[in-house]
Amino acid sequence: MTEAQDETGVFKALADPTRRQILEDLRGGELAAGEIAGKFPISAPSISRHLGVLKGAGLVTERRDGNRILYTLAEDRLATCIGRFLSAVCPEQIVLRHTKWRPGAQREGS
Amino acid sequence: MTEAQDETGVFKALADPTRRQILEDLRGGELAAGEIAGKFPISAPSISRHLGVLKGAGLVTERRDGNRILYTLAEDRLATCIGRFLSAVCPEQIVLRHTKWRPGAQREGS
DNA sequence: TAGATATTTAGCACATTGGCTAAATATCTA
DNA sequence: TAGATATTTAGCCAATGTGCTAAATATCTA
Repeated sequence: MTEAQDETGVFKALADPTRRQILEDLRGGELAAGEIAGKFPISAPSISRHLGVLKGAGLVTERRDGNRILYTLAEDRLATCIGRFLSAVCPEQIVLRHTKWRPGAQREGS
Repeated sequence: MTEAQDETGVFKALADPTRRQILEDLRGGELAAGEIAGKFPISAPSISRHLGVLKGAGLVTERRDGNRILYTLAEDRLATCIGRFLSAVCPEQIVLRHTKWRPGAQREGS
């Protein structure tokens, strides 16, 4: 998949207000699908599909915990993708990233 | 219109790769509709509609110059909107804005 | 004014999106 | 194993998005 299509997946995911709100809700840490669904007036299957779109765009990751499936925000992915676009269009605007240091973390290649 | 809907208009506009490319093309300064259309393999009416979407989202402005209609990128609008969302979701990522000083420019209120 | 050029508007076709309900799948618990 | 709980998958439907061509509008030029 080309980088442009990749970016399109992210921006399409961000085009829906429910999905943007899910990302904001995940800011506080991982949440189960049901916990997320409980915050919205739409059905659980619809939320499940929104989560699938976010996962497909790489904006969240999931892990199973017994009964439940927990979703986590992929901050790096979001900031990298938006930052790349913003610097391509508005070089005057710079996304400054306060990345946390993690032991053993490698710097990304190009 | 609420702020959320306002933001939705911007992200919906950014969801299409042709529209994102138009914004990048406008980075160098204003362009006529026909000049923009000449860069893409799709018809002039289709480009015209894309320009209408971008204008509706506030991401470009237009002015008539004789025969032609010239479009200009609204950098502030783009950076402000994306920056607001990014800081709502990833507070660790900050959009730094090198705004140009303009005589008589007022700082925005809240 | 007539015609050429630039652009938008109107209307059609087709694919995608986003909601729903019902059913399937996975896991836990008695 | 049977049933309860959590979640996803499948399939339907109405609305939206995006391409096209034809026609309308605006401006320039002869």
